[in-house]
Amino acid sequence: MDDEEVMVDAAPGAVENIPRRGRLHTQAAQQLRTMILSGELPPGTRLREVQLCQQLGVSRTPVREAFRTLAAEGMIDLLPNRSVIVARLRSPDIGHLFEVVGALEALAGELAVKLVTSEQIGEIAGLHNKMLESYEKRERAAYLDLNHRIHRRIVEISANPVLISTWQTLIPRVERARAIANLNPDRWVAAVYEHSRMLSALVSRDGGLLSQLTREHFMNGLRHIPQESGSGQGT
Amino acid sequence: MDDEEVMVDAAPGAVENIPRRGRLHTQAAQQLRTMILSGELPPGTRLREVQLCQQLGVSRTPVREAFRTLAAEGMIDLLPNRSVIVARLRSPDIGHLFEVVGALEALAGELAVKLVTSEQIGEIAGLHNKMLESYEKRERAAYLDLNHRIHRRIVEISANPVLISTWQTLIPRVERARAIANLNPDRWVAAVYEHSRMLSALVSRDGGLLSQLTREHFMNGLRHIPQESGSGQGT
DNA sequence: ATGCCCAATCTTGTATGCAAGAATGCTTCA
DNA sequence: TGAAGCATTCTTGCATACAAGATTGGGCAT
Repeated sequence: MDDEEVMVDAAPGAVENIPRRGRLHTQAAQQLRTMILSGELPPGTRLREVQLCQQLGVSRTPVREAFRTLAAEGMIDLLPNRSVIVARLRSPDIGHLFEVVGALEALAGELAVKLVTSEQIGEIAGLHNKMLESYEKRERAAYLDLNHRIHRRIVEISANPVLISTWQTLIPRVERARAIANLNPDRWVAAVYEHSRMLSALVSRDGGLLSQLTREHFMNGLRHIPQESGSGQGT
Repeated sequence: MDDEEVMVDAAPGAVENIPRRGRLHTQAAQQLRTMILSGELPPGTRLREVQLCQQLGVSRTPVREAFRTLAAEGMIDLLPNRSVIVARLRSPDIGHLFEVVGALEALAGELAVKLVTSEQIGEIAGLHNKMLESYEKRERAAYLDLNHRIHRRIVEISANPVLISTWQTLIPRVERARAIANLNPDRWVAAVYEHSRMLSALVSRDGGLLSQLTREHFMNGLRHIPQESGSGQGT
């Protein structure tokens, strides 16, 4: 045969440094996830298999398997015999998402207070204080990162693997929504206050209160998500 | 820009009888799910691709894609370069599962009472009465089926697509646990009573009460799951 | 006899070829 | 001129061939 493209193991130019070329479909899924979260592939984008193959330097098989993984995460929509499209993030969906994640984190709070150690409370309090500092300096990115880490830590402490994996599946979309949403000053200060109350509930190990505050925290946050998200001719 | 309507995938369960029911991988996934739920493939079973291909009459490609779907549902475990195995149903995991699904259905109840129509209440009441009949006749399979349909109907009425899809992802494992669990007479009558109370709460549109009853319903059911279900003697 | 190493075989991972269904554009008729 | 039917082309779905990693059994050395 002629000198077609030799082999793919030599890096077509993307991130190919990994000596251990672990499953290509896992790698493809991760790259796609990153591209979607970064906004490189906006919602509604049609993903054609062959195009992505060339872009990622792999064949159609791993790409197709990555599609299944991403579809299970709700990142993309699989249409019967048609193209795959990046899931749209319509504002009603954000509300639905917040309701579900709020319920999950409320459960996490209930479970966590039964298991949390003093060290872990100290750790979360530390994150909380750093978050307050970020708020004082109005460092939005750092604030959001610490915010995320606090929420994640509580979910992890719940020690419920089903809860953790379900939460992890949904949370990229929440982060995506947060990245879009403008944090207006009124909401920001309210969120900080709510977090302080949640920390108090955790310290006093009041699961019912923490659960209720968590749920309210999400519902309050929801009211401040801008109603945009354009292009939605939604239902 | 293209403003094409986003049509959600036309349902895995819409048309089942016609021989050409679309995608082979969907069909393969459904068959595998049934085989696992029925106990034909007990937990820990190694699934070799080629063997399943011959058994299902398809090639390896749709089988591999079905594997991804089932893995996302937690029905099977994908090991790196080794065989796929049917997920073991450890009893702690069942507890974790019930906690999460209980929280989700509690949320569904809260949302449903705000939206449910009189016709839908009548429909659920009808299912409930048929379930009572099945209980009177001790028709276990019919009872479980109606039970499942009632729960599913409430989740659907919540009209939260994120909640619905998350619930659908988790529920096969719940059904599997229910299929394994022996429904002992004491638990059975208690479950029927709990369902009656839940129906009353729905009729009176008391979301808080329905939510609480739903959660308790799951926690009570959990206590009667046999504490062993590993690689046991099966039926 | 036992433990280690190597090779044969099995199984999974990937690529590609082929067929069926869908979208699109063109032609034709009213 | 507009709409409908048809054909071309594109894209997905499926099957199979090939390659790489893993497991296991046997042989050899200590």
